[in-house]
Amino acid sequence: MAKDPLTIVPHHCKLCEHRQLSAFKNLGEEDLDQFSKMKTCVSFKKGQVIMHEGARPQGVYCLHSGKAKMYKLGGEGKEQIIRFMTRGDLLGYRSILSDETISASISALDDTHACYIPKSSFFEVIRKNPKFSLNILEKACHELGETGKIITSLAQKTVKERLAEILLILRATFGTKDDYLDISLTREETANMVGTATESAIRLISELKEEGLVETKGRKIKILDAAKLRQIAAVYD
Amino acid sequence: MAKDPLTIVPHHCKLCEHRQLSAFKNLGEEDLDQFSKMKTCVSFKKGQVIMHEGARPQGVYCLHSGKAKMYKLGGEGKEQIIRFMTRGDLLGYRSILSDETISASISALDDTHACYIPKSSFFEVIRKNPKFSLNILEKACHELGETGKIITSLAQKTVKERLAEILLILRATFGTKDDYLDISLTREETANMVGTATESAIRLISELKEEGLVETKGRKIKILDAAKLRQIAAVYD
DNA sequence: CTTAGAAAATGATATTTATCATATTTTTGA
DNA sequence: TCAAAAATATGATAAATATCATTTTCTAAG
Repeated sequence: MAKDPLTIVPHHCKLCEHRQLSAFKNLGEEDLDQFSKMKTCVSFKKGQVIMHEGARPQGVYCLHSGKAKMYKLGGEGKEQIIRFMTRGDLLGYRSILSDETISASISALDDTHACYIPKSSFFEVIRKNPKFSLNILEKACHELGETGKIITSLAQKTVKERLAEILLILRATFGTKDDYLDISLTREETANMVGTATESAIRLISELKEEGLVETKGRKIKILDAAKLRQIAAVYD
Repeated sequence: MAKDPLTIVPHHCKLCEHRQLSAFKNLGEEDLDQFSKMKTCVSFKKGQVIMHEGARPQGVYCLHSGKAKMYKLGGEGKEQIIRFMTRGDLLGYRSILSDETISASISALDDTHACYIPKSSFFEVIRKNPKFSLNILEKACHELGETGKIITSLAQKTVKERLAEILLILRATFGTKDDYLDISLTREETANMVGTATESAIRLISELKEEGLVETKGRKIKILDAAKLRQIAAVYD
């Protein structure tokens, strides 16, 4: 049974255990008060869409627990996963700050809890506190660097190289001590990250298994040889 | 012969004719004074590298005239062009704001003039004036939306669809009244945007010519049927 | 202008990847 | 717990794209 969100999401941002990971990291009491006063807690069931491509959000979500995927729908309705979001991540800030419609949907991969902060409070603090702007700028600019890498991979690497790369990215974010990936993805979702057909992703995961680089038990994936994966992915950084 | 940069790049940002296009658009006299005091004018010859992937820039450039390409080098040293920059564009802000090394090189496609603004002045105004932060946030967030589109195209569209899409993007930025693209790219560079082999790009441009959608004279490309290109690119927005 | 070097064009072929078909296994919800 | 549905796995084949080779055309330096 799911816990009452009020028991796991603190009423006040200053009590939030994920604050240091988030864009709220070095804010003063005053700003945190303002957010806390206006925020509401929201829950999403696994699979539920949190933000819809094309919509205009009236606020942002700060993810507290659970995982989410950000994806765009291509011509044939195929999902392209752009990235994953986890605790501390801010959802929807991009479209609010560029005054555009939402460019990529976000849906929950788990049962998820988040805080909703209305646009007005968000902008008020942005205008008032340069630190907050800088935090968001930092995150946006980092993301921009990551998307550049993804573009280059998609354009130049083979499917197998990209698969290896994606597994390493997942490991960096969701890897446990014993090198399991703590995220449950269907093969189709994996394919939708790599940018390939589901069957191709399946086939190549099988290959990696035969080569002893990964192990799978249903949807759980264990990384057995990250060094070799890195070599395949041709990641040198 | 190139004009003296000092005669074309004004000494003071408030006199710059491209200011409204740039992140400096709605700044007050005081901030513009500060930038103007610290900026220096720089010129780059066609082909010259303005920013090097992997470096740490000590400031940003504001492009005044000329065109530039931003690109990453893939495993085999192949360029992947991420985007083009033109007057008013700010170069290098990403790595400065995320405190990372430069993620993509930028080189001049033309003889180019720009203003160099040291990191310290840049940060000073960012900290002082939320409007400036917001302008940059707006640009970064817009870019982030664009990169999402590129990722989805690369992952899901055919080479021909992507080529058509790229031609339309070039048209939006560099199209003249009579639908020429005012940018001189080799077929290799075109291929490096589309994410394909040079020969494939050449072949598909030939196809588009046969189909009467474009016309080429050397490196000059004229768009004859944008509607049909849009149909091929399957762009519905 | 001229001309060497680079780029563009194009054919032939190889390789990679997608698609279609089908069997097997795993999930999920009643 | 169990059955239906969904997901995974894998083979066979088709389609897309890259690579290699060669000729033609363009471009830019002298």
